[in-house]
Amino acid sequence: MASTNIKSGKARKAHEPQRCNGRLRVAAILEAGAAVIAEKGYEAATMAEIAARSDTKIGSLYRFFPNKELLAEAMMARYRENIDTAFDKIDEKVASLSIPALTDALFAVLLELRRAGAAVRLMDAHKDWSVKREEFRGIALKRIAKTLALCSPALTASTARNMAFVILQNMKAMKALSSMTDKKARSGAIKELRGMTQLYLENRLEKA
Amino acid sequence: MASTNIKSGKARKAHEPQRCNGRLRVAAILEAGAAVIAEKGYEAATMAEIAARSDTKIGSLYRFFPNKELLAEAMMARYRENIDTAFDKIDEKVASLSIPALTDALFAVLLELRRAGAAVRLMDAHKDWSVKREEFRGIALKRIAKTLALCSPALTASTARNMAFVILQNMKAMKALSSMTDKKARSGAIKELRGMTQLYLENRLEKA
Amino acid sequence: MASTNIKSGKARKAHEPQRCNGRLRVAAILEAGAAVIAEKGYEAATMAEIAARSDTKIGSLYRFFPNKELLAEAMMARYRENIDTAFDKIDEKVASLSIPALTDALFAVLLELRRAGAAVRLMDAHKDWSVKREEFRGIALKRIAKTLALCSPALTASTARNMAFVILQNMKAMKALSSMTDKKARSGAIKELRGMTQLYLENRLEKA
Amino acid sequence: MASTNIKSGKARKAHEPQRCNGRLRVAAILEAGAAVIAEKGYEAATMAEIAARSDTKIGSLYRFFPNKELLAEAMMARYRENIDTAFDKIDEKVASLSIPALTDALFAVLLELRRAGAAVRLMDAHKDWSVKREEFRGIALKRIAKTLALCSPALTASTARNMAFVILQNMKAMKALSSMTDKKARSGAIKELRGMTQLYLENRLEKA
DNA sequence: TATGAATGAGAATTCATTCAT
DNA sequence: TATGAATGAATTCTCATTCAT
Repeated sequence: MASTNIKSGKARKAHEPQRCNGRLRVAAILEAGAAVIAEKGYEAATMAEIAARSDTKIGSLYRFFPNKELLAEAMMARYRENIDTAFDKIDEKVASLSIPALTDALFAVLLELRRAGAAVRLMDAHKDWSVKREEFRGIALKRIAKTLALCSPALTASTARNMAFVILQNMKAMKALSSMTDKKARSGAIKELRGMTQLYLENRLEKA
Repeated sequence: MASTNIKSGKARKAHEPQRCNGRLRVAAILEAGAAVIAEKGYEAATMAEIAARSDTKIGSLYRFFPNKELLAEAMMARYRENIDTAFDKIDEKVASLSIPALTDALFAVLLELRRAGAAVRLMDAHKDWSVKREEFRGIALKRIAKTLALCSPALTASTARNMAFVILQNMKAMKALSSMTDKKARSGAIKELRGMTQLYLENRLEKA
Repeated sequence: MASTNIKSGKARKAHEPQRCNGRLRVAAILEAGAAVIAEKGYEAATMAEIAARSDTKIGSLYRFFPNKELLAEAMMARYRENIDTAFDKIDEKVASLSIPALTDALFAVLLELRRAGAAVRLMDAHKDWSVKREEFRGIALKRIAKTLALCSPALTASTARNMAFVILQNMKAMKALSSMTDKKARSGAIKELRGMTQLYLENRLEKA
Repeated sequence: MASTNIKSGKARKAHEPQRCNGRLRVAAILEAGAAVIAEKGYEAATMAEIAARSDTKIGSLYRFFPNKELLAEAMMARYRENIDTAFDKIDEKVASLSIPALTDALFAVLLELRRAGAAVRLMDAHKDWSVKREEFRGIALKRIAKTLALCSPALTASTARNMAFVILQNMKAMKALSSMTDKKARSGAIKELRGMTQLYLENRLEKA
């Protein structure tokens, strides 16, 4: 499987639909793509299944997303926007947020993001991937770091960034945990994860 | 799947080599397989590349591991053993271990395990996979829970198990972090992760 | 042997072509497949050769017939239909048929059936095969038995069925004989076979 | 699958064992080979399975039979001998045999021949095969024709040969029928087949 | 523009056969 | 001589992507 089949010079871009119908279609494809990738991972997800689940014909799918990678990129781009708005909201009221509330807010970012499962899978993959995907991780880290800095202005930029790594891990873990099937184990584990994160934030932010 | 080439239900098993040379070969294949899977993930890893990297001819590879899944299983089985011995060692001296030492010991399990990157990737995949792989996660969780229980006997079985989820996540995160390329970011992030874990363990174990 | 390629239980079906061209393609594939299987048998026939002979690219072949077994099934299904219509025709006029005419009519069923050679080879293979193939033999037997019963209503159901076995053997033998290369030997042998069959039918049907 | 992998000039022959042990081994291999081929056909039968079933190591198997085709040839040669002795016995007493007795005697040739199932499968295969296999059919036909001629000396050589085709078909049919699983259907069908053959022989031989 | 048939490189897997030990 | 590991061409099957209609 040629992981990166991006043909030579053709710097293709995901087609942007002019008509309203097109937007819906794109949304459906993105949704379906996210679902399939979340379930099976990028490699095992097939364009055919994504087309089928979004009730789109394969030809149309390729009209909007000239290749699989570009579809993944578009997904990431959309997540990025969502992440941005989510953090914007947090940042607005961050001053007034208690640590537990901050923790919940952070977890909510991924939790409430439809299909963030795909984002998590995509984030943890290769290095030799398209810049766009790698970018996503970077954006997420920056936004987390920024929020932390807002909480506690004394934080060094590098410390905030380092903490962001940890927080991002926890957010991803929370997402993963939240899709566990065993209900009891899930809620117990979630409580622990939340507890740990609060503990950590309290400890690191109060100093500031 | 062939989807389908589904010949008769030959429940094949990974072939155990008779001759010394065979053992070396198997080890080389496992090593290469782990490397390739750690890099690209299970789906994107090809048997051909694993063969090439282990300097094995494709036919020989299949002699030892009749299919890709069985190769993954064998890898997991080996990890499982390593995990077991690692935890056995920790458990021996767990009483005398300070929390920071315990934290380091836990992280060391995956960190010192060659190619644990593959294990982590394999662990986070589908549910409809071979039991063996799923088993691995279960084993890891049990061993962590057991160690935690040894540290603080008052811990409920279920609490220990819930904590184990969190600790396993941190162990995986540590493994992931340790393969980051940016040195500064890496060491800083690692410090934070370790810090958080210690904090968490101190808080949850001292009560006991 | 894809022991294994046993992907998720995708119960694939032979794809039915929407466009006219597709129908032609399918027909060509079936034709080529029948020819190759008739020549070499199921196992020795390769999908690549079938593709080449039907001037189809391998990918297209698999589009219509997701695997070799399904191709065989489709062939059998088509034979089955042909068999059915052929027997329907015989049954219509069976009352007015002399034994020699009946004999010829029966032989004609396989003889006039294009590529029945493949059917014969497919029929005589394993038991652990797809139901569809096994079915075919059953259908043929039933139809023969039915025709015999029509000829001589006094025949027990079980006797008719037993006779059907014998007649089917003779039909297959006739098909085999008809593809012999040595002309003289062929026509002589065919005469004997026809003679034997007539003799048999006269003997068994006149009693009734 | 290279159907005829017989490498270039090397006109290899099946190795004839010097020691007694070797003879037993060869017999075991032939037996196992016949069983496997009878079950699955020539193509699907694997040398590995034949080795395993005859409790022979693959290396040893190849010592005795340098390739698969030669193994098949050896099997056919052995059948040929058996056929010869069987017919010699029949021919001795043929003058005194009633038609029913002759019929039974003919059927007995294949029926009593261990693993004749393999012979039948081998006989019905390609034309482009090794001469040896094709030969077998010829031998069988000749012997049957000879026996028929003995029964009724007035028979033309060519008539006898033509009849032989039919008789051979019936013998093969009998062999096939005798391995049916459904007991009732089997015995009924066998009775019909025997009946037909007797009828045929009576009709064709009494004239003479 | 929408559709789905066509393409073919590439992946998994098998097995006859060889040969070093 | 006996063994079983090694070999690699051949085979089945998949799927991203293109393009004629």
